[in-house]
Amino acid sequence: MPKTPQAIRGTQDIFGPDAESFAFVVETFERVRKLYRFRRIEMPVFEKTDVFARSLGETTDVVSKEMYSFDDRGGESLTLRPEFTAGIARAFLTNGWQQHVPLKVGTHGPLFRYERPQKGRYRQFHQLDAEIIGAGEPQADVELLAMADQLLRELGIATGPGGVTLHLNTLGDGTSREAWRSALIEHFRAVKGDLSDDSQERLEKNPLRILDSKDRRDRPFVAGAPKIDAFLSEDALRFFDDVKSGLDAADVKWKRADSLVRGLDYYRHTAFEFIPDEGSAAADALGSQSTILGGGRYDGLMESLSGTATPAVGWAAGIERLAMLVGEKSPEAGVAILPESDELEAKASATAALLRRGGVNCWTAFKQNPKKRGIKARTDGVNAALYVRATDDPDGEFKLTNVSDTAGEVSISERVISILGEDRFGG
RNA sequence: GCGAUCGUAGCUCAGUUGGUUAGAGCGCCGGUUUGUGGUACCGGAGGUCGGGGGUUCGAGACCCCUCGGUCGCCCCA
Repeated sequence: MPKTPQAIRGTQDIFGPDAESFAFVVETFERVRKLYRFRRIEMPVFEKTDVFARSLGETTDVVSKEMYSFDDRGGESLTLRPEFTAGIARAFLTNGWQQHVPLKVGTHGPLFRYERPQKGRYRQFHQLDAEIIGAGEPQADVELLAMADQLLRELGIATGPGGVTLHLNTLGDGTSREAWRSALIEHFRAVKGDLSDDSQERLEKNPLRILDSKDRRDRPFVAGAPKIDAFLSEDALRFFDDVKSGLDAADVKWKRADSLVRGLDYYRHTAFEFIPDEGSAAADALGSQSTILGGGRYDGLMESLSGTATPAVGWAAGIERLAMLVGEKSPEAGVAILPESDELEAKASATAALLRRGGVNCWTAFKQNPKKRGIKARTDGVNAALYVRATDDPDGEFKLTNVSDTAGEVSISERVISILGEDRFGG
């Protein structure tokens, strides 16, 4: 007999507490998204390869080695989306969403990157995504970050010192960024031989990346590297100041991280990541994949897709990584419906249906005696049991038991009794 | 792509310096208990020890290859 096929490497079958945490993250995001009036969009999971190749930059790791690309039956190269932003930009252009500018949108779903899986990193992973398109004002950055900060708080993830901190940087406008980049190349080329192997390679491909190298050998040279601040134009400087003061006014805690860069080519001005503080519980839970939410301003992206220049800013957050931080979610308070004999099965079903229409969370089983059902119901985390008896039972038709005295459970018991009628309950 | 580490029942794991018929808990199935504030009792099914090759009188254990998991590097959410 042939073997059961295996799941694809780096994919996950999420179930149990992990699935509950995942759902909690998504539900919380949806709530906060509406609070900030970001409109929901649904996006295709795949696009023409060009969409990503042109917008992310041919030399980035994502494009050069991590894309899931394939030819369709017509011979066209398609790619499973490795991120949301490029596809959203494409949709913005092809659908003429300029008419809705400034457009605030949010979405979530699976992304695909061909990478070696490890803790907090998968080949199919899931992100939350929020974008503000067509707003070049620093206030847009501030609102977007305030939303991110509130999301984390509502997930129960502490922001600020000892928890998860917003690391903030500016990459300047296009000219500032290029001048800085050249200066960095010059600086590191002079000491190339002393850099780590990885950084020697980065020097050609992505010199900005040397700045956040973890290798000891690079540290002295990183410390002495030119800072972006020295290359910022007056406009870029003012923009960054406005973002910073806006965050302070909104009471969003942040930390300057002048070596924070982004992996993709399209970023300008603001760049940010929420990262757990070293030694925090969150840092332990995440392993070495520590960024839980990251993004920035991408004023150059639309042009790379042959659209008119349109300023935009956005972020994405890893749902799996957030789920690792929210802890176990206990199931909602519920009541087990237990028929006291086989003949009462239909009555028990009817009772459960009645209660559920009244909004009561009911646990049911499909076989086994009441004793075993009761045991199973408790291991499944219900708080109460409703025993269903014959209509003419001298002890009453229903008996409710095992309700503890927390407010939620008491209210369940009250609802059950009021729906079924107090006079039908016996001892 | 590179490195480390681990693969024994559906799940979590034990299995001595290589030595008869590979074990436990949970889960599952059947039964007992006539029932309920803390998960009872009895019984049962279930394993090509990831796969292939090798060493040996003998391999779950040692060696090689391979597939997969986990963690790290690179990179990223």
